[in-house]
Amino acid sequence: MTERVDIFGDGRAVIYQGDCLEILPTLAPGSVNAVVTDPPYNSGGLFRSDRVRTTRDKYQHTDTARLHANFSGDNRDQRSFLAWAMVWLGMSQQLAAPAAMLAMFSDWRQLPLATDAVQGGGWIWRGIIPWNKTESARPQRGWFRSQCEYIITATNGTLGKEQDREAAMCLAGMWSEPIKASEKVHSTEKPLDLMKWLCGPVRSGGLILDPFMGSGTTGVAAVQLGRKFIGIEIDPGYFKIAHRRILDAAPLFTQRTNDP
Amino acid sequence: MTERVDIFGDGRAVIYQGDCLEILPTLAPGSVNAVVTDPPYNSGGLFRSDRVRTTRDKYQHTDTARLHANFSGDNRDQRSFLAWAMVWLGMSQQLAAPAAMLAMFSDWRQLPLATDAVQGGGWIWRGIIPWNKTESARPQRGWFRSQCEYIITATNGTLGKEQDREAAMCLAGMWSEPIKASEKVHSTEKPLDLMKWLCGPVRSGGLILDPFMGSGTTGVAAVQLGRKFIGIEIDPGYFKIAHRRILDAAPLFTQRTNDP
DNA sequence: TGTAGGTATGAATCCGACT
DNA sequence: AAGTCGGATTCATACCTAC
Repeated sequence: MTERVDIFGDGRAVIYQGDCLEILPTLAPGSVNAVVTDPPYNSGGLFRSDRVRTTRDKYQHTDTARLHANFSGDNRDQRSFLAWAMVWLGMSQQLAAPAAMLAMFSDWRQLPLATDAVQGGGWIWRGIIPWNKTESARPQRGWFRSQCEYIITATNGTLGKEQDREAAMCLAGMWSEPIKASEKVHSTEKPLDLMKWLCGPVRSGGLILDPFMGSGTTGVAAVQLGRKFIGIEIDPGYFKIAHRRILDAAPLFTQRTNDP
Repeated sequence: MTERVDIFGDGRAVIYQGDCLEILPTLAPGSVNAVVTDPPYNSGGLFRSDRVRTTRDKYQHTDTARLHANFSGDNRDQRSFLAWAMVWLGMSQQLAAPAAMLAMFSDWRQLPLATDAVQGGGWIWRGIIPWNKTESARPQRGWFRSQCEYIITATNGTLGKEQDREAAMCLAGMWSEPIKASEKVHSTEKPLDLMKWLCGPVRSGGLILDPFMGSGTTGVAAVQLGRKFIGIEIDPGYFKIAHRRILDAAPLFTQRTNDP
């Protein structure tokens, strides 16, 4: 029941439509240099009743014109989020090469569970990077605005030698960029610049995996940087969008090689 | 075995020298409008052998001229940190008025434990504020710099009505300010501007509690903002320093009232 | 082309109404 | 009564429209 597409015909970017829990075990162990992904947070609200609403009802104004499609898998409670995340993180770690990197998004509320899941999945947790959305985040009266999302970083084993990663440069530990609503296709889409920066430590030609591809921004970043990419997306609609966006991301001369 | 000093003689700023676990139960329940504190993080490295070293060894280069005194309480393992933090957070919550605020510092490694302790202590966790130390943090070759500390925010019950807090304004959700090592007295001292900003939601005349006063920056902020302050510090040396700094923080005309 | 002014938006949260 | 539901609200910013 899963579809597989080799976007450029040369294995540079391969995407799967289906559940990552089914697809991850079929991939080659030890082949992945980085997992860069933005899973459903299963968050929102102080109470369970705030979580059972659909993503759109939770996060968008009732009168918003630009309504995004809902996405599945965003209604787990805390225990099952932990169990589920630990499973796909463990599967991903089996695919990871030594010293491979993990970068996983979370909001403030799920951060403790997410770091538990990362470590439970066999990764070595190495830090948190805040993404500062600046004043484009919603304000809250009489309290501090929740204006950051967080990227949990980890490695498969030790950080490794320099040849395992791109140029031993020093990267900043935080990213500031507002949300640009008009450029978004997916309601939780991340800025392309941010994803490219996150892929920084992956060596040229390395393979980047995203088990929750969404509209494919990670794939666009990987292709533009000359890294290989494997993406998985459960929703057929977003799968098609990701396919198109990654195809359009390649420089013209490489696309031409497959032109008739 | 505890010392108590009423700094201005009018109850505006009262400090205790001793263990907060002994002193907190002696204070008046329901009297505190905010707990603003920076407890010992007990973080350390990835392994226990890193944790048994003292704070000075971990965080300072051996040839650093400015050697801070080691502060106590930084050698607990994770489970005992959680138990210990839950106890003083619970005691503090007993002292808190309805809708009182909690702001507690943590580093990235202790964040999950700290949020568990906050909730275990009876507070309602409401967010995380990153403090971006900018490029003053040490860079790391081939990886993302760890340049943020975090402030966990919480309330005692609901956010409450506007009269419980200062001006129903919207506050930012992040703070950027480099560390100025030359101005520091304590090795983990926080910028005064940051502490004053954190005290923003406390209404004028409200009481701010800091069970881990250190060199007393929270007290300086409270006094300068016209809030009342109770501080606790276990180390006699820092207790003296805090006493002096808070005394000097008051505007001249108020100090004169106690001059001979 | 440039500027000014109006409007839509945000990986929320609050709170009243209802079951 | 605890649980559930869904509309109202926050404001800096980006975007759109008018002149």
